[in-house]
Amino acid sequence: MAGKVEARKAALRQRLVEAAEIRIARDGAGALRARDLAQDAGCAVGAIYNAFDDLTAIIMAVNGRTFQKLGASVEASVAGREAESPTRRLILMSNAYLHFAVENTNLWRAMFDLRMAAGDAVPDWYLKALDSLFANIAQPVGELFPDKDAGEASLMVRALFSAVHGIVLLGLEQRISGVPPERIEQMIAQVLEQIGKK
Amino acid sequence: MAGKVEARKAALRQRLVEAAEIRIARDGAGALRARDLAQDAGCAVGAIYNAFDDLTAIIMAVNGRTFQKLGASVEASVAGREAESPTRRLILMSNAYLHFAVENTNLWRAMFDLRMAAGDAVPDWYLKALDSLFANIAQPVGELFPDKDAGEASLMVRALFSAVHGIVLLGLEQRISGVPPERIEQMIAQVLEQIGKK
DNA sequence: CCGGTATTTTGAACGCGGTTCAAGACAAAG
DNA sequence: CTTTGTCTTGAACCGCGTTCAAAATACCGG
Repeated sequence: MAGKVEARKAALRQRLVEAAEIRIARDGAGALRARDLAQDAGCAVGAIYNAFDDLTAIIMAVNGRTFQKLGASVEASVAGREAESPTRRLILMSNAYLHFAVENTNLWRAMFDLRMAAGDAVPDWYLKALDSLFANIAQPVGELFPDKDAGEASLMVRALFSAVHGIVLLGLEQRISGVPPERIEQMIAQVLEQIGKK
Repeated sequence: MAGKVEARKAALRQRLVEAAEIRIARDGAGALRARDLAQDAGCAVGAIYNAFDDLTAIIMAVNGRTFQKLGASVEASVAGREAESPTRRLILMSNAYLHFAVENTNLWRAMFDLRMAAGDAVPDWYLKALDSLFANIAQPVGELFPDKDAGEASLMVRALFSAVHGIVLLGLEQRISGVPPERIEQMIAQVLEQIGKK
């Protein structure tokens, strides 16, 4: 029975990631405990370290799934809406981003909370997922600013993403903005519509 | 010798905050250790808890000072420049914000990293400092959008602050934006100039 | 099917770090 | 000087990520 070990290991990895996802979604990444995780996945604490390097690696795995879902959400928000104005599409994507963050706050936060330990290599899936997210934004931006060269356009794409991210981030943190969540959409629209004007 | 106790306690508080500030600036808030702090301040670990509720309270105290300095930096960047265009003043303030974040990255991060524990009361100085920061932004925004009512203007102020914060935040995190720091100014200018257009 | 070797699983133990607390030191008042 | 209340001390407590030696299990040649 060759490969039985790999199968068990893969199954354990999956159970760990699923359990971690549930716990992070419920209590936040900061509340994730190795012993809880082991119990959820039906293994000993030590076994975790056979499947993953450390807890951070599990959080990274969860973040990968979260990023996938986020990307799909954003992409779906403009699918088949090429007829809408570029500004409108940017707003649609931003609202999708906002709603994803609202409905999956803890998972969404985990993606950004994780300080990359000692600047080691950014995982491959991360860059891929980011690129495809940026590609979605690049389309309307290209239509809005046809005169910009590739470098400027790429900078604008990143700037807009970061700006919307900032509005969502501080918006969800009541203490800073003091803005009720239902107004966040309005903030995004105000900014993006203004940017869309010639 | 009445009041000697209070004096000692106050002195200890000050030494603790100063030591914490140095350590946070050098290594980040996450690397702050009670035992190191006690050694720096020349007291026993236990004494920390006589002066402050917990380490978080010390970080909050440091954050207060950081916020003051940040506010002063931003305010100074437009002092006596009322003649400049509103857009230009927004850019000046944003660049001051960016440079403060670049030069005091760890202290600046500490202000936002600290998840407010269990949604307890936001400290008073926090709201005050935030209001005065927003007041600075409100001025050029008012000039740019004289037609907006107070509510809309206030929302725009918060939106612009959040947007710039987002650009700086992700910009300083190489892994996400993949943008070299010297381009961050350019991103801010692109966005704000676009917003300033009629 | 069996014995031997390699790998995995186990959970007790380690080390670190925030926080507490009983005991000693010290200040203020009588 | 004694008493009383407060401050200070640092060893001890506890939670938590991670390790590791022992036990269990898988794999393989005979």
